[in-house]
Amino acid sequence: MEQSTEEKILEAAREVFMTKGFAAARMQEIADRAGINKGLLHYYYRSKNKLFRAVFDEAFAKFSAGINQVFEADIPLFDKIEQFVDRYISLLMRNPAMPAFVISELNQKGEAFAQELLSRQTRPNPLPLVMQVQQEVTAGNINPVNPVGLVLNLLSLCVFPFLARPMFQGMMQVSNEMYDELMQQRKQEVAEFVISAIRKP
Amino acid sequence: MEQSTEEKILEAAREVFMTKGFAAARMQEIADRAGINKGLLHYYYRSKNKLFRAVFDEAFAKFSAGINQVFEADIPLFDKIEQFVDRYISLLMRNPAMPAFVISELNQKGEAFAQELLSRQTRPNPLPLVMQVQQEVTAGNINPVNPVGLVLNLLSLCVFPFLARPMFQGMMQVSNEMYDELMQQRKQEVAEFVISAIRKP
DNA sequence: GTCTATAGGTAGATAGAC
DNA sequence: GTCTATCTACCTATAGAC
Repeated sequence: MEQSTEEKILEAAREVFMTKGFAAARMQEIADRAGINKGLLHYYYRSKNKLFRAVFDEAFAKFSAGINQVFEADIPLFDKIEQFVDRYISLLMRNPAMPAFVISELNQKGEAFAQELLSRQTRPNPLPLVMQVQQEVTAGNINPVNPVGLVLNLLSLCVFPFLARPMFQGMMQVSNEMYDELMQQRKQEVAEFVISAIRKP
Repeated sequence: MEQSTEEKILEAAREVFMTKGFAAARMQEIADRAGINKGLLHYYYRSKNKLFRAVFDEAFAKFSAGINQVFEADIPLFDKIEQFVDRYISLLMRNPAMPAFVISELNQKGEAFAQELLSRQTRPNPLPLVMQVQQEVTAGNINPVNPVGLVLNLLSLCVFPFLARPMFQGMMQVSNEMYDELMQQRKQEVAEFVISAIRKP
């Protein structure tokens, strides 16, 4: 299969930027991985910054779309929680380096960068889920919880294990294969955990 | 109060390394913040790497000590969960940039770095808590849960909000003061959340 | 201990041949 | 479009005066 030069560059840039971060990434390494030279990088993407933005914006859009897809579905709350956990952890298992990448850069690039990203059309929007939780609480169907807090809990439980992977793997002496298996298990465990926390006795 | 040059350097280095990360940090900026010149930095800490390690190791030790202090306490499980959440979120509120710093560098520096850190005397050791959970499960005092998973959940719920702060604040349109207030509330909410998830009906 | 000046190396970006 | 060669800027680290 034929892969265009532009696509080869993007793929190489994804690997390097995601593992090293913007500041530590080297244009030379990206060129090497793509099997071309530095000059050509600048021919397609005029600067390191432009190339970075191409990679980052793509990752951020993927990240956002994955969230919203489930957040906006019109299904009962417990089903939505199950679906969200299952699909989001699956997405993260296919892109394990993405969360650390997005979080690191957002923390380092400062507020203006975050502000600009979140003023886009494709951005994470948890509001539908927050409102659904609010309704269930006032209807008395689930335990009284802070709806925003619950959404934050849900995200925490799904994403954090991928952020803390090196730390946690070292702490618990877990191999790579075992970690993947653990994440697979978590799909069910996390959903059960959250639901049993808010289900009325 | 008199602050030694060495301490001025460390304080400046903490700020710069924690907000920018190792690769983007500049020795010039650290010198400026400390009110000295670059040459003096190298007089006290021979290289950028050495200075970085001084800052990172300190943060990592603080991070670890905060965890272990509660993990090892000899008190009932529910009390331990409450204490852990309260004290750990308090620690993080005093050092909000620490988690992103530690996580980012651990992800970027590669496995060898993580391995070296976790072979130290002062390192996070959740095993006592894991075993305590295991005992409560087999004794039938709480719902059957994966003990390692539960500890991971606990850490996730405490730490993630500090990692995702820029993202979450933007998503939810939350001001700085409101975010602090939200974290304050979470101390209680998270403990309640976890306990009601594992408490027998 | 603290400073200034500079060496030495590297990275992003450009110029120009093919 | 793709390459080689080079420019320019910056950054870490060192040398040496005070």
